[in-house]
Amino acid sequence: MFSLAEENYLKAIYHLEQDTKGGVSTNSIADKMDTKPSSVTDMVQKLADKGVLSYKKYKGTTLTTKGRKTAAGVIRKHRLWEVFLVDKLKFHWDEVHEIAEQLEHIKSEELVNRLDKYLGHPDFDPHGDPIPDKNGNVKKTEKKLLSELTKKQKGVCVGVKETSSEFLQYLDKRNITIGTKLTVLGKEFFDGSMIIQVGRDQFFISKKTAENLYIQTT
Amino acid sequence: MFSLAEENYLKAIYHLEQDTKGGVSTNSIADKMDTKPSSVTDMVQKLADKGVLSYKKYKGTTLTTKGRKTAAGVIRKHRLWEVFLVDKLKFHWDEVHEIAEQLEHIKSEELVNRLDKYLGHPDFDPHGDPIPDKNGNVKKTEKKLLSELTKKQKGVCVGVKETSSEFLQYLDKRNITIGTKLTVLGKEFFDGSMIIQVGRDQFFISKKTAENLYIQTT
DNA sequence: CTTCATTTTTAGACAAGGCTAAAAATTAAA
DNA sequence: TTTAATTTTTAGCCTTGTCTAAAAATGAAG
Ligand SMILES: [Mn+2]
Ligand SMILES: [Mn+2]
Ligand SMILES: [Mn+2]
Ligand SMILES: [Mn+2]
Repeated sequence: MFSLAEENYLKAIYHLEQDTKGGVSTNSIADKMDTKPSSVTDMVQKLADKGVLSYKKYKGTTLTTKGRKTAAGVIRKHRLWEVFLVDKLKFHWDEVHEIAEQLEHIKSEELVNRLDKYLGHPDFDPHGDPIPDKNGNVKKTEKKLLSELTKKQKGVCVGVKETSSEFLQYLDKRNITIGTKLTVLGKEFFDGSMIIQVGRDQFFISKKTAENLYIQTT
Repeated sequence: MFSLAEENYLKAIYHLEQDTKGGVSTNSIADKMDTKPSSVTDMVQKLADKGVLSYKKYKGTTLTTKGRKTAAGVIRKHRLWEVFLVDKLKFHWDEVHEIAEQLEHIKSEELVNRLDKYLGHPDFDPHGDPIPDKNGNVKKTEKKLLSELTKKQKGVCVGVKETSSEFLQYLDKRNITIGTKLTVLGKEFFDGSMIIQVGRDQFFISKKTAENLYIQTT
């Protein structure tokens, strides 16, 4: 039905739509996919013909219901495979993304269903991201960026925005992972840095770090 | 290193080399890959440039050590994934080949190693085919086609040559699977058909079937 | 040793996806 | 509102892997 390249475009546009009001711009897609705007224009026109997105020259693009569902299907597979890699094969959470980028394109409805069952129908992947259901629906949870919290607020880490190895390994060093409880002890107005408490430890967190940790306040 | 198409060519040539004396012909590759001879010539020339096979115009091709090792690596992945699908995801042995055709191209050394370990370092896939080790070595076992056996010989089914769904489902109906013990009760000279005993049942087996079952005589 | 069928290779074309350079629209600035 | 900067599209080219049609080599038969 859809080629590997097409699936990657749909996935990128799906993610971009999340934090964009209105259509997704050609350049933003090119940025995210690490490709050239001219290539994006070509592909977007092809995908419009296929009915998975709507496109008007010079205005952005928007996924159709069909497009959104297709993208969600790919993301579902990506996240299920990540769970498999971490839970079953004992990969570390910073090692699985690249492999899942490949596995997400394996075509077999039956495989996905069995994998889902085998993993115990997980709701979240190893980075705290929700796994879409068979119909492409994602139940979104209440979560804020750590940077949005104020002094004395408590919460539990439920996800990461950045998923680079460097960032995840940095979190490991600080013993922060999905499920970690923490408290904001102080916040520096000047540079957005914070002092947080994790278990018995307290330490300094840069603004950048705080902007990449999702917290559910408690 | 190698594209999906290249890997598939290497795999096909590897298999063809098994039952061919001398080089593998262009047409035989085209047949196996369901493609045109002209396409094969193109690809084979490219692969020769890459040093994975030797090729002289109008003579067949032969894999180099490097080519054989690469092919074995792909086959190793194919068979490990088949074991995963059957042992862990409870697929039936006639359902896994197509999916493994996709999974065999996933590129990650680490993934293969962990999968191998997770599966308990299996020696054979669900169809009785040996799984090459990390270095591409296959330890070959003594096995004959059922059609080579003569009256009164006993043996155990250790593999299938054909792996089509139809054939495997036919075997299921007869309660024949890897590990099944059987005895040749009679063999018809005229058409190569046989009467065999499996457990308490005895039944008729066509020549075609007998030529697609591997037996280890006991 | 010719001749003819078969096998294999070459030549030329095409679709998918990508890129560069240049043109056209849009948006921001003056 | 005219100009300038930015964004987006178009035009043309490239690579991979495929195909068809035609040419060339090989091998079998007479
Ligand atoms: Mn990921
Ligand atoms: Mn993830
Ligand atoms: Mn198989
Ligand atoms: Mn197999």
